[in-house]
Amino acid sequence: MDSPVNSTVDSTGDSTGDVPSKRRVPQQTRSRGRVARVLEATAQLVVAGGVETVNTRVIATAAGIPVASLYQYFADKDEILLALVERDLADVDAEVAADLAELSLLSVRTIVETTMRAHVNVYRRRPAFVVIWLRGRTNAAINDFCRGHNRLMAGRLFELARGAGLVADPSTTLHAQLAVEVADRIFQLAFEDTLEGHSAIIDEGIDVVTSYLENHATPAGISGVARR
Amino acid sequence: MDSPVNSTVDSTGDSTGDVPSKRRVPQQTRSRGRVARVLEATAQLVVAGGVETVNTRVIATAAGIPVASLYQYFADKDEILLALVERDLADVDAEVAADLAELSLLSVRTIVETTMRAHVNVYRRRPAFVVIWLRGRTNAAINDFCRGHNRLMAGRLFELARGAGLVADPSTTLHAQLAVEVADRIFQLAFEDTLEGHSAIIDEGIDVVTSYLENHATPAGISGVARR
Amino acid sequence: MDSPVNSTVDSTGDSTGDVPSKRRVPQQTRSRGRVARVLEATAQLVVAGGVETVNTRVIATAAGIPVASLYQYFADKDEILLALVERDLADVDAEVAADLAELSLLSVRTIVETTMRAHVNVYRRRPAFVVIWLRGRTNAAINDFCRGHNRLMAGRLFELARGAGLVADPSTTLHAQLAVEVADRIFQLAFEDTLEGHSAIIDEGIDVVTSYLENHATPAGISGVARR
Amino acid sequence: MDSPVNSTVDSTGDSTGDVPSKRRVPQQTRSRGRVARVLEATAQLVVAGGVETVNTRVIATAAGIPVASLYQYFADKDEILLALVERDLADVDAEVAADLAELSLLSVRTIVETTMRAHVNVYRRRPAFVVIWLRGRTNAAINDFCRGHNRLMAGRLFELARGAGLVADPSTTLHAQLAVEVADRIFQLAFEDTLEGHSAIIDEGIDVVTSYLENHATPAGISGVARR
DNA sequence: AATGAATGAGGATTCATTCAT
DNA sequence: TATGAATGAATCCTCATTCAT
Repeated sequence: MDSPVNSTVDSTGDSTGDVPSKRRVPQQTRSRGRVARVLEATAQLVVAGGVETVNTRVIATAAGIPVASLYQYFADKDEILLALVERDLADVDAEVAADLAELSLLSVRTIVETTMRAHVNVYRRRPAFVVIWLRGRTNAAINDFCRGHNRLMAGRLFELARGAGLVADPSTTLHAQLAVEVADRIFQLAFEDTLEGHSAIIDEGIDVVTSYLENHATPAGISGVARR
Repeated sequence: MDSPVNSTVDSTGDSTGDVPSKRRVPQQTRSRGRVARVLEATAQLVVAGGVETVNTRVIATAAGIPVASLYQYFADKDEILLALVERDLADVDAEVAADLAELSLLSVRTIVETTMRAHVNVYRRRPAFVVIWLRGRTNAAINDFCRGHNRLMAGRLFELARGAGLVADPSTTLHAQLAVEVADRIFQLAFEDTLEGHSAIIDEGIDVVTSYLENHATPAGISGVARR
Repeated sequence: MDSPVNSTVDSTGDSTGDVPSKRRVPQQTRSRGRVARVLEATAQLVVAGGVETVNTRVIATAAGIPVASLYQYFADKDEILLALVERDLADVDAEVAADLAELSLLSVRTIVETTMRAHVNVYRRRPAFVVIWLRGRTNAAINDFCRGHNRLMAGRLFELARGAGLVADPSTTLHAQLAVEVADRIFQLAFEDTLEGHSAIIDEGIDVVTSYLENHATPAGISGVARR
Repeated sequence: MDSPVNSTVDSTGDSTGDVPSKRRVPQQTRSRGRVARVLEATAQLVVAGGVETVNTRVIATAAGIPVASLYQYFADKDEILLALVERDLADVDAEVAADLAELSLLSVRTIVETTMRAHVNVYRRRPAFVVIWLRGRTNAAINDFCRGHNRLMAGRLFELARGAGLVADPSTTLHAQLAVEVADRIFQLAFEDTLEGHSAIIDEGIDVVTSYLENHATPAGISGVARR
């Protein structure tokens, strides 16, 4: 994973899927399995009934642990969903990084397409994230986290493109920012009524983002440059 | 208001802001003022504290009526926010229609810019809508309604553009659909932390949408045609 | 109707089915139809959904009149059900009186059987009464009224039997009282899960009551005496 | 308690009065005292004001616990009254079983009298049950439970009598069923306006039931057989 | 570390009834 | 007489979170 796009949002987060977050997180050496079980149970519940149906009792029951024990691994209820989102976004990061690393021709279009398709791949693998972020309207923490992730993603991609000489001079990260947010909305539409994502919308969405960013690209950004 | 873009989403909605909606809402003939007062009070509360802070008690208190009376005008709590959204979207419709009606040069860009700026104008006038729709995470009914409104808006604008010969042949409403949703997300970003809306984001957003739609435009769509 | 058993419980009640009750009952000359309509609507609702599903709104809607108008004809909600019960018990009285009047052989058994079958006949015609009295557990007023009716019924039948020389000397109305209440419970059982009433239970119930009362009968009470 | 009549309706019910019932009632191991306190408080309230006066707030206050805690021990409000009824009926079962066990002469009359007097004894000890079941008009669950109890009681007594050779051949449990229901109504009358129960009515009621059942008895059923 | 037990805080809705017109 | 409009009063239940053990 030596791709230029690989730092995760939360440096404390690793991709084992067992790490919740923030304060008051005790020894988790022993309870790895339980945290993962909680996350998995939550994911299933979310997919089955939407974010509004999950509550501590339901989660604990599904995970097979007492409600009170949830608070051993998570500071509060919101953190559970947040941990799930963090886990899945780490997956997104990994997939994006890996797929971009394989690109031989760097151009605005190839980067956009690769990145967006990488997202779609993960979303199909992680339906809970789709339900939480793309459909559900949940808590502020998740909103902040995902927005922050969008910003990081935009920054990374911008650097990648600029480093490759694809970006016309007066461009700023605001453009990348907007592009990422727009893509996010495209995904929202594409996954609105199916966990598979409508291909037509995704394809068209790639055009939306590409055509916008090409306005800010160098000629090389449009025709592409060979990697390395 | 003789613009081709002027039908409201819900034909029962007028812009007096006095008409709630749907089932089992008996009287509204006599109590005009009270319904408006409830809506106004709710709007203020929403702006002051966000959607999650409004509840029946708070609304009733702010409106100066008993909680039970709310149920004379609205079937349930969700309908109150929905009525607010309907009222404000009717306002959006009116503004968009009026502004488009004044356009002398029709082009993809002028239509996009006029429409988006009309939205911004209303949003500045109706901060509650911004909080509910662009920020808040509310109920399914509102989501459905706003989504439906987006769809209607897309359809109307598409017809306007096509009627003026701006749209290249193979284009469909899907393109308009995406454009509207993208614009919606732009607004979300622009109003994320200010009720005024960041001008830079809005300006850039107009470019995003325009540059995408111009891909599907006729030459006239880009250069523009004189009205009528 | 010159039968010995014919006085109704409430002397103000006639059998047109249009007369509600008690205080604050204004001119009903004009609104005959509406009172009857309310009663009929209530009866249907009760049969359809049980006593607990009827409320003023539902009744008024079903009757096609405003809720407030109910209070023109009935002092309160309970009075509506009570009026229904009164109407149906008047029907019971009439049927019992008529059927007893046709009896040519008076004996404990013929009186019991005739009376109980008369009840069953009316119950089948008046399912609302079955639901209200035999199944539903409603308000105190209805309870009092029906109990009072039972008492009157017991008194009347006792007099009839004693007048015909069927009753052994030390018997009192307590015995008749018990007999009537027991019969009432039999009906409750018989109509518990069908508005037709289980014939087997009714037949057996006639035996229960008869065999008890024959303990207190004269020989003539058992063998019977010719009428008049 | 080796009488043939001793199984309780609900096998989970014991007579400590500490075991509520059914779904989602998590803990009761530790909080014995509180459940009993709730039941006791409810009983007092019921006796003092009738079933319709009890609500969660009143119960909780009387029991000295928060309303929310009620939902630790009972799934909903109805379950509280149901638990009370279950407790008291378990008491009835015990008393009936014990008293029947002491009978040296088994006959229709001794069984009926013993059983009915056992009921009366418990009812005097458990006035809340009288108010709930004999007077009150409560919820469907209680109705079902008590009806079911009547059926069980009838079945048990029928077996006892038949085992002792008291029952004439073509008799079925329907007869026992009716007898029990009739007795139930007698109790209703006897306790209608006093928590002591009118002796005259009870005595007469025993005659009602006995005289009916003796119609279906063997000669031994009438004269009696020595126990064992 | 784990959890049974407890609870504060909150929130939505129903409904019979009244009264001015 | 009729009724649209208004409301006082009441009630059940959920849920995240804490804490003693």
